[in-house]
Amino acid sequence: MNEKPDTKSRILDSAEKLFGLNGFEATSLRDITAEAQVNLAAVNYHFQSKESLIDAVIARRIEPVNRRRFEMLDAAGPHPSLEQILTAFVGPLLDQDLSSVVPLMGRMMSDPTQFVERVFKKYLTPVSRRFQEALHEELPDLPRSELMWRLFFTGGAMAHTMSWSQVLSEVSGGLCDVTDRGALIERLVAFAAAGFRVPALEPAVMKGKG
Amino acid sequence: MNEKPDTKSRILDSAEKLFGLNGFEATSLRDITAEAQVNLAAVNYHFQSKESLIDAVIARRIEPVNRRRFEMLDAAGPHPSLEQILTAFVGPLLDQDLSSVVPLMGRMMSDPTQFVERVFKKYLTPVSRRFQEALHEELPDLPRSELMWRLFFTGGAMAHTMSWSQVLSEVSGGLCDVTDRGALIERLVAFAAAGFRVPALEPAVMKGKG
DNA sequence: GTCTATAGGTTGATAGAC
DNA sequence: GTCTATCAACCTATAGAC
Repeated sequence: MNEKPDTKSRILDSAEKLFGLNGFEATSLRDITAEAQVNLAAVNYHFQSKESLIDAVIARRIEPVNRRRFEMLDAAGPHPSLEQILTAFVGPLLDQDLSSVVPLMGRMMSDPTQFVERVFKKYLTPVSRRFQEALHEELPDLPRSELMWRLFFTGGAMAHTMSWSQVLSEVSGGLCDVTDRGALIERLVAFAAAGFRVPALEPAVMKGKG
Repeated sequence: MNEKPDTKSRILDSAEKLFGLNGFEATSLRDITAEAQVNLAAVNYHFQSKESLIDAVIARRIEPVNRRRFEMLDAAGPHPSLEQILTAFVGPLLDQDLSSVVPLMGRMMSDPTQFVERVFKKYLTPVSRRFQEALHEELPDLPRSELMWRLFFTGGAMAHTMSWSQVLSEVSGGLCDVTDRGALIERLVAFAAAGFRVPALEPAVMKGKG
């Protein structure tokens, strides 16, 4: 029963777990090789550097997520509802049973200065473009900047939930249960969809007393 | 005209800037003392350790923010509107002209495992409690867990915006302008308020096809 | 309070035997 | 492919002169 995967996979698994738990900078290669019960030099043999290892850890998880996003959006037909679009956007990321993937992705999305060049321009740009198009078709009256802001807010709520998933139950006094991922996705989609349906703000109107 | 503040303030200012720019772990004390044009040993004289310095940098900015949050909530009277409550929650954090404060706070909120013990239980618990009460009075039919989740989503959208503020204009192709903070706050409050007003999800009802 | 000098430890990466 | 041993660079923190 396949007790010992190969060294390369063991390194990826341990790195994913520790990066998600403690962050990328705070996790040393020695921490990783100790957890993986693998020799230190194996990291630089299979991957060239810590930076490349980080990229490999992220790529392994983000590629299937993006694939599922497009699949779900396609499966919703030519005129998907707002809820279907948003579910295709947040669902594949949040609906993962591998507990270490979610915090890892949260760490990644919360550190833009480190990843915007190496990761986001490669993996997130096509996703953002495609989902902006779908949203624009469903909400044609919403200005593009407003649409972009709201997609960003939605991504923020999602990223924050992923970053905090390990401690959320504790800090919420048990009110927030992260383990029921189906309910979580429905909650977030309902919240975001309502925000998207707000008519665009008109600056002149807002000047009245708050 | 007060060209050179004292060493202690210079360290705090430089630390705030570099922590926000590159993160806490990635910023060394040497980076900070070089930026501040101050001797390395001065850090351990004025603060005892890097960890204490981080706490001091955060405390200096979060305390006035929390004070303003309570002031704004009090100023809204005994029955504040949902928009007034949310503005009091997100406004004081986002409405800061010091450009380094916003990314710093974003970094802090995005690293729960590091700060949940040292920072959040001290500074965020009373805020969370007070705003939960206010929200519950305004939305008495919303279950507490649902309310907590939505407050969390709102905080996530806010934290994400702060973390990304330095690169958001670039990655959005110029669509998102972070400099107009008044408009940003209105946008986020409108988005979140709509999400809060969604009736509580009833699990049984959701089982129909999406 | 501010400096120099340095202790003491950890890091990422590599050379070379097997 | 996997190991041991090690390097050079960097880190935080401190002792002690001024």
